[in-house]
Amino acid sequence: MSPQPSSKPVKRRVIRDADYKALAAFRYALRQFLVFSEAAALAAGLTAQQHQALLAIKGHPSGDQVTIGDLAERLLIRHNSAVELVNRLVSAGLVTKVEGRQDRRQVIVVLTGEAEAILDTLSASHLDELRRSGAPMTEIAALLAGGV
Amino acid sequence: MSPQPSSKPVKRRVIRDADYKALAAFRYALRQFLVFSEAAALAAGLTAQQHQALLAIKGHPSGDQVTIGDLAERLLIRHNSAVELVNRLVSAGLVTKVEGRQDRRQVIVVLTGEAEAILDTLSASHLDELRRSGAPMTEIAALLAGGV
DNA sequence: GCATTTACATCGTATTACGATACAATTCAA
DNA sequence: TTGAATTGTATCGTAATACGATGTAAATGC
Repeated sequence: MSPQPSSKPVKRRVIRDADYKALAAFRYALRQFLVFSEAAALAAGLTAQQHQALLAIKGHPSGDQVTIGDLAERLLIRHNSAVELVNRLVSAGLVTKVEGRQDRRQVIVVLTGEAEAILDTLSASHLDELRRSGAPMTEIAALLAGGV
Repeated sequence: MSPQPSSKPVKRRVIRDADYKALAAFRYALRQFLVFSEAAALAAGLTAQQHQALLAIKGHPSGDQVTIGDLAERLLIRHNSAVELVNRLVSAGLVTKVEGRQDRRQVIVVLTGEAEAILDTLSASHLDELRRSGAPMTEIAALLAGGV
């Protein structure tokens, strides 16, 4: 009679109106952040993808020596997309390609001074933005993840 | 002489390696969520945008009566993009357009039964996903927003 | 009632990630 | 060591889609 038998991990859960609203609000917060980020990047003369590529390189867990493959993995795009993205970055003077030392097939992507400078500025504004209005996103996500 | 004079809200903050890593990790978590979401949508026969449009309609703050303009606002896209998106949804049998009652210029976007069903399934899997692996994103965002 | 504004529609364009394919360097095995 | 398999990057045509510019109809304001 109970509407929710607890025999095994219930896959089918009831989605209530509040759930839809929370999910929608979360998406809205996400989009707001992404729009802010894209606008900041464009104002700095970069596309959103270019900015994120620079950040992925600079902030790569393995410290340095980021290859095209590493970048693709970190941005969750295909290898060939990363190649194209990096080529655009090279054209923009934001990175240089360096032949790998141990493995000559690899291409290490290195930030130029200009890229470092721009990324520094963008990172500052992003930290500000997250401090200023990152709360809603975080809260909603936490709420959703918490499972109320 | 102090490197950080505190005369007024300091715009220029020092970005450390840990900051870049945290920002990059946050982006990575975001992208992971978006990739999960897109895959789930595609598996359900929708594009990511279509899914998010349905959610934006269903979870709109104003309850019901969501117009094309409302949708654009909520998805942070232009009106004309919303028109095109809705047309694609109509073609897919996921929504119907209804002429506004008070204002005959307006077009109310209404979910079909099929859309409701798909959205229900997708919302369940998204809630699961957020519960399962929403933590990293939330934690990093909170950390960044917290200002360490 | 007419100008202005608002809401939606249409169309051509540009960006970009992708699949398919290719090629060079490395690794592995016999 | 040679050749097959694998790995890392590159190239190219394609498709999807958001956008700006522009247009049209309904509503609003004076």
